[in-house]
Amino acid sequence: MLRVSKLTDYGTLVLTHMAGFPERLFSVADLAQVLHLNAPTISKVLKALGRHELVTSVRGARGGYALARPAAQISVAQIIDALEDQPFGLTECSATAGTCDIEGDCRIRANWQRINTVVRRVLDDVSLADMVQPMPLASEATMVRRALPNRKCSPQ
Amino acid sequence: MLRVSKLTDYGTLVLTHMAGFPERLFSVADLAQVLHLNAPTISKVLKALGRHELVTSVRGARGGYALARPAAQISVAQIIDALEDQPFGLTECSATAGTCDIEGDCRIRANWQRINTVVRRVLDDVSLADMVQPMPLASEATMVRRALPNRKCSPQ
DNA sequence: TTTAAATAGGACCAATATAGTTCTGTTTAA
DNA sequence: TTAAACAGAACTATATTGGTCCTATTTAAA
Repeated sequence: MLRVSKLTDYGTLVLTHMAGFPERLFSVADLAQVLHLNAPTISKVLKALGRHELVTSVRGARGGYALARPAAQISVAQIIDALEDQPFGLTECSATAGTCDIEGDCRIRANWQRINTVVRRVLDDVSLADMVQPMPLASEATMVRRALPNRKCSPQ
Repeated sequence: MLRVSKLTDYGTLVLTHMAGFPERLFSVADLAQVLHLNAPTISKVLKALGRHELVTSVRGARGGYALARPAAQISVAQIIDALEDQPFGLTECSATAGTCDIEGDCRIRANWQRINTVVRRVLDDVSLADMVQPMPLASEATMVRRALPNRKCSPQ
């Protein structure tokens, strides 16, 4: 359905909130209360983000989670990688090899892979810092300019 | 999981095959045999494509399907629109309004919508004609150039 | 006129994937 | 020593999707 999973959605929500207070350590209970989500779900998300080193954790009483690095260095693509369990790709065959018997002479597979690359690149270009505040129009314009060439832009 | 549904995948397969013989009328049975897919599934796909006017159909004996317009005028985004039943969007809240109670003061929703716009634009830019043959490197380069600015490209 | 080939639409079932929960274990501050 | 907190893994329920089937309609050909 061309959707990111709900866990990924929650992940961006949690991380953008944490990005607002980079120093603080957040417990699962804290975040659950503030974000109106169930603690077990948030816990699941943070564990996965921890495994992918997007957050650091402190165990034991008074423990919690914090961003592993500045928000500008965490991309939406990385969040997706951490929270989606299947590898990135718009079609199964373009994400993983050997899933289709006609793969040998399939001409569209390579094209899906190229589409993947471009979409991926878009997602790589959006950082958590971009997600925190309303994206300034300038940066949106940049994204659009990146995706759609301005005709005035020299073809080279 | 950020995947297009299998029906969409089949749809691109079917349409790219049909694009190779723009004049011919294809029956479901024909396509099923050539593409090694089950007829009922192909039928389902073609019916949906017909409803969205990507293919035309001729009923009755000797009937079948044909592309409704040249392959260059059919985009991957249109195929997705025809075959995915949920509206386009990477998150539920960014595709449809009113699905989340904190929508009012949610700051990331608007950003997801902007991401949607860019991804959508990428998919709009790929036509069935592009999918038919191996995308020439030139056009791939264009896609990448569109998504990622060449630094030599004047910022204006 | 009849028959068979073909699409149209919709309902239905089965399989899969996801969301969410729960349990057990480990760590650590108080 | 206790309680707060994370780690990991298993489990269940639900939702979505994939796939099939049935009935109706259309039309060429016999």
